[in-house]
Amino acid sequence: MHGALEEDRLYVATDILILTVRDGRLCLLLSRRVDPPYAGRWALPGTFIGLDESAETAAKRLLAEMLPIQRAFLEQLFTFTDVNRDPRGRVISVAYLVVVPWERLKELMAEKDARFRCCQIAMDGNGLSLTDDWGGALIPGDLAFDHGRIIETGILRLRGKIDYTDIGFRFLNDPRAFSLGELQTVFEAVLGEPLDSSNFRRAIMSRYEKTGRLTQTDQAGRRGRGRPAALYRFNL
Amino acid sequence: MHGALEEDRLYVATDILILTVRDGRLCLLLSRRVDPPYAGRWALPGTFIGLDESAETAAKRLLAEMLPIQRAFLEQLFTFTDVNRDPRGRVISVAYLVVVPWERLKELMAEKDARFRCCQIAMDGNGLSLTDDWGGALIPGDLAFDHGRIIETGILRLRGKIDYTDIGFRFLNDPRAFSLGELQTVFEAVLGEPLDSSNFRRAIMSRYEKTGRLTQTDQAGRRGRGRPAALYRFNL
DNA sequence: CCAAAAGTGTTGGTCGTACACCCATGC
DNA sequence: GCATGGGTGTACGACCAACACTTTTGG
Repeated sequence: MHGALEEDRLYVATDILILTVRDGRLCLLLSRRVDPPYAGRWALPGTFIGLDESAETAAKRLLAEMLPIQRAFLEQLFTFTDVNRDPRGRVISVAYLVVVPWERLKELMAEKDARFRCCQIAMDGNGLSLTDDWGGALIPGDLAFDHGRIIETGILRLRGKIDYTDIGFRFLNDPRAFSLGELQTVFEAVLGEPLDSSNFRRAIMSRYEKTGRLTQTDQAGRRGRGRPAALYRFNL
Repeated sequence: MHGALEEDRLYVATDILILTVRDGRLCLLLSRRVDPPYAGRWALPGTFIGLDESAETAAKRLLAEMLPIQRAFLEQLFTFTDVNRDPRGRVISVAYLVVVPWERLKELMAEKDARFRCCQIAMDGNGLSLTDDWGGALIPGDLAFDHGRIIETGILRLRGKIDYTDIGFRFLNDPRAFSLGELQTVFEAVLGEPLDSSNFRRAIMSRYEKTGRLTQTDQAGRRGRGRPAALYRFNL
């Protein structure tokens, strides 16, 4: 489509930051680039925006091409416009933040194993760190373009919003039957720190129970060793 | 520069939302359009982004062309990309939020009176409302392009950030000598509701005094009738 | 001119809510 | 071992009350 970019033009692309929580770890979907620039390097999935689609439409189109998912959470993250962010020419990127349950993403990972990878991400005072499934560390500076910055921006946004929006529930494999322990695991993975389960339970309940969005089901889960957890249902 | 836009190209512009607090009211700088489309209608100041500048650079350039201000607060707000938002062709807009003290903005308003106007804005459950200096109501739907939506987005962002960033202090005419009453007026204008002065004082103090960013001066202000207020200094 | 009233700034207390931290109990 | 619930101390906002300092008002 854009084999060579013209010099006197400005192009607009979308990159999507697909996040999930797997085994209590915050993870991110990376795609290996096949063409230059940055051939062979890891990058966020991206696409150019067509003349007949909005940035959000383009992001949803790209997501749909990769995942058989409807109704995934998707919101605009930030627009990156540095003049030299793409060696091909002048390309700005409207980045989107996407949240997907791991059970859905797993299906994709099984198929297109070579091109995609789901990396653990962590961020503390020392900055970003990426770890693949076999414990190998990935240098954030090796990512294509300015995608390291995009990822940092996304994690900070996610952490800022998880306490006063329902974005945490979007990570749940089944919002119609989950335990508060699972939900707490999501919050801990996103925030990068352990939480007090007693306070967590009270906070979630006081925020959502009175509105009727969160209701307790009559079932109990038998997932682990200990006492079966009560299962809840959340209306997204 | 862009007398006619080509059909097969995508253009990128910047619109800036310049906010201030005047006489306890949140106000917004609007510019009257002279050329089509929307000739004669009110709009946010905007410009196209050049090939050699980032969106932020373009926004700062536009701001500098209008106001003799350095160091104004400026941050990216949102990127609006609807396909039909501009009748001339495909133009997306990276909107920026700017905060300017009224004393600075007043100087501009005195000069270029005809083209610019400083409107009071309010937003509640019924949506946005705009009022000019003589009490005339301005219909938000009469604004050019999708600028009504941009304004709403900006106010919501501002309200969300005022409690955990220093953005409120950017409205102060003189951050080196202000009373807590003045600061409270800013917060009330932004939030659109009155605050308890006792709690406000405690909250501001506990947040900033220990860090040393907010210090009490030895002066006292003599601005009004009542007891002179203690003056404070904030390090931006 | 002086005293009282009104207006604004400043400090303090109470009460309920929510969170941090710890502990007890059920399965 | 994990889920669930309770209890205590602390921090903060809503609401209220009192006091400090100045201008305005009314004799």
